[in-house]
Amino acid sequence: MALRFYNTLPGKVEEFHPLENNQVRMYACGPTVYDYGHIGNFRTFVAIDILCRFLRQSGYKVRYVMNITDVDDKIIRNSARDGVSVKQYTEKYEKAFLEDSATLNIEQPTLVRATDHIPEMAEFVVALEKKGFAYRAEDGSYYFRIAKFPGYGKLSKKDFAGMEDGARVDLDEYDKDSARDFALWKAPKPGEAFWETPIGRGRPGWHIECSVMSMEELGETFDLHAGGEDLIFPHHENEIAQSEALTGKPFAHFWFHARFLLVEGEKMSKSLGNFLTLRDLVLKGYKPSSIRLLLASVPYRHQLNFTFDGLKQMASNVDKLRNFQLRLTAAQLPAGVNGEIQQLANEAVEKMRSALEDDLNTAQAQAAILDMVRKANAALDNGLIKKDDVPPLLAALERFDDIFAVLKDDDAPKMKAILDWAKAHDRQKDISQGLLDAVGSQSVSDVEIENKVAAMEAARRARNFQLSDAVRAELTSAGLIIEQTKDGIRWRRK
RNA sequence: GGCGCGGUACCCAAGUGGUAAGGGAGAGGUCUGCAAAACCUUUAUACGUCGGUUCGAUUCCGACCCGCGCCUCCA
Repeated sequence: MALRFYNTLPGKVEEFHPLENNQVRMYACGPTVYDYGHIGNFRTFVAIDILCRFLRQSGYKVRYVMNITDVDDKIIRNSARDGVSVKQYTEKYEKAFLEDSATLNIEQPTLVRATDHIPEMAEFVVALEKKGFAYRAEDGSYYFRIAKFPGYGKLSKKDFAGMEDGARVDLDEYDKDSARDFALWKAPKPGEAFWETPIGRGRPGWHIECSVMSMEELGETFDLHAGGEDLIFPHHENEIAQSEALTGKPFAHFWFHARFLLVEGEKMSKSLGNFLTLRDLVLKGYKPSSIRLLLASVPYRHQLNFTFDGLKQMASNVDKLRNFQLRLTAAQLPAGVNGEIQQLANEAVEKMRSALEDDLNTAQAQAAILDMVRKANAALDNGLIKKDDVPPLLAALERFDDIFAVLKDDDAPKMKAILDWAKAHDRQKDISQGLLDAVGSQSVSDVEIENKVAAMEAARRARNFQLSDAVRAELTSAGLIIEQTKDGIRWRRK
């Protein structure tokens, strides 16, 4: 079996094969850096991250490029409002985006920025104009002539032939040939930021950056183009039109789109007051690993209902996995091997693989590993696991984590960073007790903890339970979890 | 209006033409100085409603109800 996933272009699930045997070239539409990223943005980027990780796990070499849109109307407006340059304005949010992505263990792709490619965009417009696909309007803007590109609408399945122009013409755009024609290049209005280019002053239209940068990085035809579902139209439709008009070749072969999420059953929007950034969630005390697992655990084509209850559930799942890993590595086991356990691990790996190959069914993959963990825990309780059974079980866990990336327990330092950010940005009022608890143990060093734990254990062995419990209480209130097991004391940060 | 997606237990959420993964929560239990962790048992005669196809449908078809998305730069 090979990976199958939904390709928006033909509108069905297809087997994925790259153009060049083992090499995948993929491009994702990244964020417009005008504000802090919200949880919906990250649903998309986690979905694409999972796709990329699974392609690598399946043996492909992946060249993954993502753009940063660092110029658009909103950015120009907001930077002017704040009295800073476009660059100054976007740098802050780009940095935040990269930090947030790292917080969610999203692997960083090769990044390309729109403002670093302005000359190439101007050239692109010139080339389109030569071919008759672009025209200049009176104000110096350039538009793409949709009527000249017969395939227009093939991605979004829209039939523009029968549509009448006129109903929704923007007053600013009276000099377009057709209302549907989209801007390749925008002439500046008075006071607006602009770039000086051979086609005049102005700024790029929204879509052109992706055509220019993806082809520059990946070639005129590449394997995979990804983004949020809202980008299907008009963004990706327009990218296809521009790119294929210019090259006469197919642009991207596979189109991958992640669905929007809901927050507590409702569309996320500022007016509903359920607009959540990653930082908001961490300030409320939720862990990055819980957030990532929740974003990852509903298949990308399903509407994910993002809830606080779901976040708590995911925290349990993460703990279950981490506890199992700790238990397995710490366990003192008899030598030998139990064939059934080997088989259990192999089956889990196989189930995860086939689930992910089937349109990236992350829910099933997660179920497979949790099922294995439950059975292996039971076997551990019953003394049925031998020393040589440990590596395959750990390997299955790692195979899961190659994709889901939640096992490593580094939530506390990540949350600490966001706590510090909040303090520095006048958001003290949003800092929850939960966050303080989660971060609390960061102020205690491992050595200090080890010493306390040893003291507690000594007291316990001396059957001085009063002292032992007192030390436990102290550690607990410092944000630590202490567990006594038959293999010794185990502690971790909350 | 056009195109598309979904409605599964208390909650989240997979899935299949032959009678429902996984997780959470609840209840009971095992283990345990305490506390955890872990495990076991238990919680859908039933998969929005009504028809149809079929030996048999939650799974296919049709209608309807409800929710959601895109259709002017929101991931």
